[in-house]
Amino acid sequence: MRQKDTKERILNAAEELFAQQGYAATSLRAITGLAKVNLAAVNYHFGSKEALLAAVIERRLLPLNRERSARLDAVLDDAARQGRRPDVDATLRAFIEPTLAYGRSGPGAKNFIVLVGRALADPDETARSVFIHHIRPLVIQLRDTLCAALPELSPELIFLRLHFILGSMGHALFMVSSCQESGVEEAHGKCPMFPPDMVRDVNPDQLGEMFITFAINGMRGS
Amino acid sequence: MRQKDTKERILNAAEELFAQQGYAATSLRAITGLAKVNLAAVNYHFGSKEALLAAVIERRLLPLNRERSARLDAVLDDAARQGRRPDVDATLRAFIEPTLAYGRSGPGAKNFIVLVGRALADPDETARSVFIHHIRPLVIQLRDTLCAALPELSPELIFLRLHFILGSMGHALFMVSSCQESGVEEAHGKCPMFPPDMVRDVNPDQLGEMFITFAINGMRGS
DNA sequence: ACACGGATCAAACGATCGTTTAAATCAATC
DNA sequence: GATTGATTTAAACGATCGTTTGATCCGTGT
Repeated sequence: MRQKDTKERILNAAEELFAQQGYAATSLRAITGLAKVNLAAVNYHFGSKEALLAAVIERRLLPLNRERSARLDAVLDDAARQGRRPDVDATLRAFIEPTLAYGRSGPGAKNFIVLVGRALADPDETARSVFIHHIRPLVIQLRDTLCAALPELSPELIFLRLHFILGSMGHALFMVSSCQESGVEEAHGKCPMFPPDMVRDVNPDQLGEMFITFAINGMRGS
Repeated sequence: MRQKDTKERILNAAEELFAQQGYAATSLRAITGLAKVNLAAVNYHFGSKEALLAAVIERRLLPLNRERSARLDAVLDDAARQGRRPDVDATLRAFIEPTLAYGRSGPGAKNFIVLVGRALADPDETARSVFIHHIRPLVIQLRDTLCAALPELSPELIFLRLHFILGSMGHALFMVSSCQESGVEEAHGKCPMFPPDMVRDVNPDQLGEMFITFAINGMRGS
């Protein structure tokens, strides 16, 4: 093989452009141009544009989901070993914290997290279904753990509130990555509902903590 | 004029398809085919595809925003007349309730609400900026009212929590319209994270109330 | 009856899309 | 060093995109 990293170069470029422009609006020519590979390399290595999207998602989502699933298992085990119910705080943190941390594990991972944040609302049927197919078992596991943590709430209410959290999490992930990594004026262009003087002052750690607090309060209810 | 409702037929068809497939993935030929008008009618009456999107958004968003703004004004006025601070519940309801109610004012309005729900996360720069341009003043007004209602919280925290709420609201609006109006199996196809037996049991009014409760709890914080 | 002008129409424009083809190129094998 | 198989390359495919054109239709005012 002439360049053994062709597949990875394509994956990285596709990840970045899919996150920035969405699946439908990103052309293979833009991807191969950024990756500095031949146009036909995408279909040679991945088969199709849709399969490339699946590869982009799977490369990072499978390890991330393994970590989140393991942390959810640990929450259940700790609770069982101590003869109590799992608590909401630990359960939601097991799901949210690895996601936020993953975005800081590298510049490519940051792009991926934006992609994840938008996936649930992506207008493109293909992009959404590929993502949901991989995230569904984890959401079921998260729902079951939350039901064990909050037996006084109906499973239907818990599931709805979980969806509200997922929606705000997608938006939060989008905000973090699109408003942090660029300069103030550029961030204000991407996210113009922020007052310009605020974009600079938020750091990802604070935002993550604030979101977890928000999610816990929304899930516990009143 | 041969058919004086050509513009409205185009607007309705565009509204439906933009909501279902997103802006980038919807072709003018699909729109004019659904509207049963000539392809060139779009550019003749609106000028461009982007101007058509703006017209679709403005047709319904301007009246909706006027109503939401008036209700926010009323919340502030009532509080001032009674010499107290506005309360969080009334403030958030002034923003959320007209939005949910608007989706039930007609079949076209329902499509529009899906469009609004996705607009904040739409990967297409054009669609997002057109929407944000119209919603921005209202979000500022909503933030200011919330700051008056919660002086013990910092404006930055309030604004972040407001964004979390907007994110979950977009997702909630998407769920309501895409999971309700169709049959169980079709809804499960569009929103496959729902257990099939749950899709049928949620009605829009309950979901609206549950979302408002979620938003209030998330905003008040602990 | 006639001309004017807004509205609709079929047809084509150039551009770009995802995909395919076939030749060229390289690394590894015998 | 020739051969084989995997990889890269330039070029083209048919399809679809948003937009434009110029002819045609038809209600309206004189």
